[in-house]
Amino acid sequence: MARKKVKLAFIENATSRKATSSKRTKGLVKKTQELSVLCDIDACAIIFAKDAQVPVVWPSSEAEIKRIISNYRDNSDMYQLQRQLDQQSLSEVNVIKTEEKVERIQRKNRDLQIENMVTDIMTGKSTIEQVDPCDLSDLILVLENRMKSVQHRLKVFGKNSNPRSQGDRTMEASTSGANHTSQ
Amino acid sequence: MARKKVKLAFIENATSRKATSSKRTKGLVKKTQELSVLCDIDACAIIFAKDAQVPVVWPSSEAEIKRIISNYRDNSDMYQLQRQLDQQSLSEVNVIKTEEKVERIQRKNRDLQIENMVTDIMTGKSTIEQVDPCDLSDLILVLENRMKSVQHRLKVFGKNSNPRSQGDRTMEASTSGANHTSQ
DNA sequence: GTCACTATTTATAACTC
DNA sequence: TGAGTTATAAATAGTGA
Repeated sequence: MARKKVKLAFIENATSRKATSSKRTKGLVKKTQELSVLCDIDACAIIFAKDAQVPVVWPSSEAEIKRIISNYRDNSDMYQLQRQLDQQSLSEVNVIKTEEKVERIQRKNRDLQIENMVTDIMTGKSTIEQVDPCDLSDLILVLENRMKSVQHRLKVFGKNSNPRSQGDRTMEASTSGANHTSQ
Repeated sequence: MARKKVKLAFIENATSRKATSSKRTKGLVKKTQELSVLCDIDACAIIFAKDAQVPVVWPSSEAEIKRIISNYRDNSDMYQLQRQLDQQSLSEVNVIKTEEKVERIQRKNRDLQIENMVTDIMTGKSTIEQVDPCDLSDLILVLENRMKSVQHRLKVFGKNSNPRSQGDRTMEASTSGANHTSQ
C-alpha cells in the first residue's frame, strides 16, 4: 500500500514476496489483536508460510486458540444449517423442500451427537451416568455394537498376529514394551 | 485510525463498538485474503463476535479452513517443543536441562500418540491392522485396559439403571428408541 | 441498523544501509 | 539477511443522512 499501488496477485519476485509476507503477517496479527481488544471478540489468526518452521498464530496462548478453534468446529454444523437455510430463503425455494432439508440435517446432527457421546464414553472422557436419560437407549445400542466390533477386531487380530503376519515391515512389537514411555 | 487516534482498550460505547467491529472485521478478512494471495500462504481468520449467530471466517470454504486448522493442530505439539527449545536457548539455560525437557516432551508426545490411536480404534476410525508394528504392544495394553473399564461401567450401569435411579430427572429412555433418528 | 463522506491515522512498497 | 526511512495507498473514527 505504498509508493505504488500493488495488484492482488502472487508476487513473483521472491525477495519482495518475503518482505511483503513478513510485514503483512505482522500487520495482520496486530489487527487481529486490536479487533479482539477493542470489541472483546474471540478472534484468531493462523498464518502458515510454506517455508516457515512454525505458523504465526494469534492468540499466542495454546489454550486460547484451541478454545476458539474447537468453538468453531463444534458449531460448524449448525452454521452450515443456518447458511443453507439463508440460501434457501434467498433463492425462494418452496417451504417443503426447506423443511425436508432441516429434517435431514437434524437427523445428521442427532447421529453426530450420539457418535460424540459414544466416543466420550469409550475414551473415558465422560461416564454413562452423565448422559441425558433421553439419549440412553440410542447410546447404549451404539455402544454395545461398538464394543462388539472392537472385541471382534481384537480377537481376530490376536489370531493373525501370533505368527507375525504384518506384511513386509519389520516387527518389534514384542520388545517395545520396555520403553513404551520414552521413545 | 482516523479523525482521532484510538487507544487500544475495550470500547465502552456499544454503538461505536459495533461500528468498529463491523469495519475492522471486514478489514481483517480482506488483509487475510490479500496476504494469502500475494504470498501464497495458508492463512485463516476466525472472528467470533459474541452476539453474532455465525463466526466470520476466511477462507469461506469449509474444507479449506478445516485443512488449515487440522494442519495447525497436528503439528501443534511439535511447535510447542520447538518454541520451548527456542526459549531455552534464548535464556541460556544449560544443555542438560534442555535435554531433560526434550525427553519429557517426547514422552508426553508418545503417550498422546498412543492415546490417539486407542481412540481411533475404539471409535472405528482405524483398525489395529493399520497401526505401526512398533506401537502394537503399548497400544494393546492400553486398549485392553480401556475395554475392561468400559465393560465394567456398562455392567455397573446396567444394574443401577434397571429400577430407574437417575436422580430426579424424568426418564424417557425406554420410549426414545422409536424416534432415535429424527429428533 | 447502514450507507457515504473525509480527515486522519496506519500500513506498507520501494528504497537504503 | 534485517532494520530503518519515506512517500504513498489503505483503513477507519467520527459524522450526518
